[in-house]
Amino acid sequence: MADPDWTLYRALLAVLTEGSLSGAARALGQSQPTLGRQIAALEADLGVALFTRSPAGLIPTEAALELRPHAQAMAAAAAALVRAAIPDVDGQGVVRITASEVVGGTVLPPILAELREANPRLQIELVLSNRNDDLLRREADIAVRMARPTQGALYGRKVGESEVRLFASAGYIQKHGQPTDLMDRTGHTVVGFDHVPAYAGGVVANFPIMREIFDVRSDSDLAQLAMIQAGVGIGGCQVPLARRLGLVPVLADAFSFPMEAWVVMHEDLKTSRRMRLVFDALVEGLRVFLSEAD
Amino acid sequence: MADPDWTLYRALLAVLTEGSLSGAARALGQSQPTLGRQIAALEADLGVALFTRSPAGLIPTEAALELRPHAQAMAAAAAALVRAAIPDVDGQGVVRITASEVVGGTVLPPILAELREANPRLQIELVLSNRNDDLLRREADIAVRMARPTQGALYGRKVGESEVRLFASAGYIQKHGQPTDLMDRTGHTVVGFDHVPAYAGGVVANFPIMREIFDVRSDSDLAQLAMIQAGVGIGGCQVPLARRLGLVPVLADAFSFPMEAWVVMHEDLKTSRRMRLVFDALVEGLRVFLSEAD
DNA sequence: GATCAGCCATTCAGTATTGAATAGCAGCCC
DNA sequence: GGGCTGCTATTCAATACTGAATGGCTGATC
Repeated sequence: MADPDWTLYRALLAVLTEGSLSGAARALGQSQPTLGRQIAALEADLGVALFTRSPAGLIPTEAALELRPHAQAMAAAAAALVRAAIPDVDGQGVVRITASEVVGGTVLPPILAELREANPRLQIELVLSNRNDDLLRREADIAVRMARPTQGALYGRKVGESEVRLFASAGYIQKHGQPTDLMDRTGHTVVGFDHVPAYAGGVVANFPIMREIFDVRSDSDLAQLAMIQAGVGIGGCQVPLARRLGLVPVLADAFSFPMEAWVVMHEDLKTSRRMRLVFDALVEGLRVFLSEAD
Repeated sequence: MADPDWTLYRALLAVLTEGSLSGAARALGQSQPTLGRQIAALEADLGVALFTRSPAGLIPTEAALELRPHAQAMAAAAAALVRAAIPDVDGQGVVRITASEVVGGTVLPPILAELREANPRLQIELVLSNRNDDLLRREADIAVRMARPTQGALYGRKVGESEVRLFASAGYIQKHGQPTDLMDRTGHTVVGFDHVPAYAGGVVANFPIMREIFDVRSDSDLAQLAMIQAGVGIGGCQVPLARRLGLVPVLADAFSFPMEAWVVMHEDLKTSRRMRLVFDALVEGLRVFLSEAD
């Protein structure tokens, strides 16, 4: 009924994540009775029961679980606000970057190393996630992603193109040999997605990319790559990365999936010096990395 | 330094939008001294000056303006949370829809009329905006848009395809006649974008869509349509809509720009009954509308 | 089965926050 | 220039909120 004080949302999120009033109180640096009262107040304001009390803690109702993502969105925005409030003097402050697990784990570290070397007072937070919506959820300031940004509020720069082709480890090829045909996979193992993401869907070289064609499936690109490296099977990998890792091309010309590499940030952040600094460093570093493929 | 209480963010946003402590206090149902203290506390916590006090009100510093979008994101999430907290019994509650100005102003009203007729206790909020990121900013629950959703957290359903072709009013054609060639526009006026959005960019039928080719420019699709209707010039319009409005096709087969129509919502909201209700009604209504073109 | 750890609800004193009232200031209109 | 309006800063009493302490409860552990 009455719109609740924002503090109450924070309390709700803390209780949901900690699982108890006491835990939430510890996390927020407050007392357990306070949290209890705040949750009660929120329930009264919204007119909905949020938790069923139990001696082991609070069990969230279905209603509370539905509210959770919204409270998390608030928390993400609050964190972004605090980051944005850091005075923007040269090469100082916090910048939060998101990238896929593979890119963040392989390509970015050397780029960030150089950046930190040049700007020791710059703090970097790296969020590895395969969700493409981190920026708009304000869970990061800058994103490295493999798709053109479609949202108007985002400012992006294309840093190059990168083909995904098929690769396997040298050991795997030694054991199983090169497959002769893309369609005939007998005797071979193909590593791929559990849930095929939208950007990867479709038909490539008469090869319908769908769940069923994969013999070993994971939605983590990191896990996929690790399995390819370990000789589990054949899988897709970006060419420059495969080259760096010493993987062996499979059916070299039969399969190619082009991707665009982008560095993206909020329009809001364009004016910030440190954001620009990191943005430009990422653009430059990725350009170099992608051009190594030639 | 210390991370501020969320109430302070709310105070910040209120002062930014109202322009004064007193105004913000009225808006929030609090007193002016309270708001003054909260802003002071926020400045102390963040270590940044947010406003310069003046007898006419508070003038935000550059820092405060940079924080504003984040605070707005929090407010949007809070509003979405409150909406989500409304008990989800059949055909009751609030649903917030976003669409472009033209679609929201022409296509949706009859659909929503029927929906309301069938569910009198359902409340509809319609946000007309040409920003494509409303959903992720949680400024709306359901979006009608002309592009495939690319973000993972969104659930979308394609309701059909709609071609954009060139049209003009009957009066305009009477005065200026039909142009004979797409490239030769002498004696004709072309209505289009000021800032060409990403989805409309590119080359269509050897026709590079860019700012310079337009003689009358607006970023509001509503204004564009109004100008076409008023006989200002030739412009792009979706075929079924143009048909409904009685516009005259121009260079009928020379120019065609295909668009997909989608209804999109958050994955989170899929389980909500009233969201489903509105979602399905929009899908059905738009399907009918788009099929009228055949 | 007794002990212990962890949790929530309640009480009560202390504190921190709030708001009404007031003073002071700048700009606008007659 | 006088009167008016709207704004901020400050004071002070009243209120609301907080947290330490306590009791009661359940479930795990030995």
